[in-house]
Amino acid sequence: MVRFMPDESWSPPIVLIAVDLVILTLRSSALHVLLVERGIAPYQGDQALPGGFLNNAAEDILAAAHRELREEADLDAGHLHLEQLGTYGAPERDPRGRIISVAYLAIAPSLPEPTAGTDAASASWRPVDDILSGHTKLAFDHHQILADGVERARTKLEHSALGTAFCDETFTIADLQQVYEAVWGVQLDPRNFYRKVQAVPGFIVPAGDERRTTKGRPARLFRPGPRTVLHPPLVRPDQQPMNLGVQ
Amino acid sequence: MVRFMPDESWSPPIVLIAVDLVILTLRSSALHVLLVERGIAPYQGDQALPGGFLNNAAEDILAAAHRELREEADLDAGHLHLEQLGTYGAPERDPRGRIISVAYLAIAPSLPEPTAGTDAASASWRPVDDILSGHTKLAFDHHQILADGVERARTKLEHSALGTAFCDETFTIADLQQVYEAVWGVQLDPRNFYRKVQAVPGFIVPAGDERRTTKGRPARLFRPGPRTVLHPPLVRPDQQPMNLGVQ
DNA sequence: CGAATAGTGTCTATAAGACATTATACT
DNA sequence: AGTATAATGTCTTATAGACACTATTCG
Repeated sequence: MVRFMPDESWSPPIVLIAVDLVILTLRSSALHVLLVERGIAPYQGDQALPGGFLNNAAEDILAAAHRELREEADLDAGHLHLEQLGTYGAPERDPRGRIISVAYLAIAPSLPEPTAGTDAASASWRPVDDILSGHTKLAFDHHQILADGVERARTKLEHSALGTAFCDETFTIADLQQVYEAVWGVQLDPRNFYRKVQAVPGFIVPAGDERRTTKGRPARLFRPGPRTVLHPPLVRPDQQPMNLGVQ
Repeated sequence: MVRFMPDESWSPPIVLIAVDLVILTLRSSALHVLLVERGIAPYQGDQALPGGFLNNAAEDILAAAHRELREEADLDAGHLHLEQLGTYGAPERDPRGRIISVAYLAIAPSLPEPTAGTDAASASWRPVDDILSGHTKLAFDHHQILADGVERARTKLEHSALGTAFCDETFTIADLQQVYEAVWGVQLDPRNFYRKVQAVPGFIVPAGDERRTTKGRPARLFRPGPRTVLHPPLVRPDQQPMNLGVQ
């Protein structure tokens, strides 16, 4: 039921809305992204981000993202961090016509291989480094979307409590450090990390005096605190001066 | 020419794509946004962000944003900073039907009142504070879009050279300081600001040894430097701890 | 000269990074 | 005891903010 028309002779362009998901997680200390193999043309057989079309004109976009999260990734959408990443709408990005995609960034704690027998049967976790370095080509403009998603995650680690979204419900400070090291791709000093993380009020709170069994001294467990914005931020060390223009 | 269909019985929802612009500038040391008065329903007579529909299925979204910038704001789109802010697509955001809007953030140097006799005749610069404090209601979800745009500008001032986009081609350090004070809504120490700005390599470069005439000592003029990412960042002072949860 | 604005210097509290030390578990 | 990991402490250097001072124009 669309009616409007500033100019009656003008007819609205037909555009389809899609949703694409950059689902990041940590597996064996490396950043991974969930990819699916495309079953139909175009780009049949290629790897692509999970996603799909808006179901109907009444479906909310964020709701569509959650739905795809369930359908394609078989992930419980309930307590997953999900945020809008950007909209990708270059006219030629999809050979089937004008398809504008709203991309979302999702962060998940460590998870097993996607279960077969669901829509996600063709899905698999892939190391982000392999994709971004060009070893695997992605369909459409998904390489760009993934790069933007990873960059967003990197900067959000500095200023928000996003890091805890990679962890389980309770976690040690060493667990959290692994998240930062994997996403940032750097090594951090455990002592200084410990101190800085604790210095941010409300970032993480002790989860009772419980502890975990390993080889050495047990570690205290924490859970995410009430603050989502970090003060002070955890600054990423030595962001290499990348794009200096002409000198 | 849209053909695809994983399921032939399914028909794509009809969705219209719009573009909305948050155009910020500095006028008499206060942050202003460009608003237009709506001439037709819905929200006829209300203030709204400039914007419009995608012209045709072949038009790039960013190109549409530039076109609206010209048509509705009568601004030379050439050398204006323009970046995607987000996509707003709640099903009920527009009573005419399902209209998904891609919002862009534009930063302009100080400009005179919009010229009459153009599409922008109904346009005017309004102080951002007046709008955000609720004194003026905006059409649709434009209040939210504006709030997001201002927040984006605030954080981008810290980490990017966006501040220079508010200034003319050459500017003094005091000019730049006014930008930061207006956008952040704080007072800054001129001496420390001077030192910190100069400490960021490639942020601003001297524009010859030219100077400007005022009452006191002439000020050196600068122009934007080659760097767009600031190292180190200009940290915003005392970001009030806003959302601390329960203690 | 005095007023006004631009630019520089200095001091101090705080934070960041390197690294030593102590604590608590397991075998 | 020996080893492994967790947690805390110390030192040095860099940075942020407060503020005094010098410099250059105009009337």
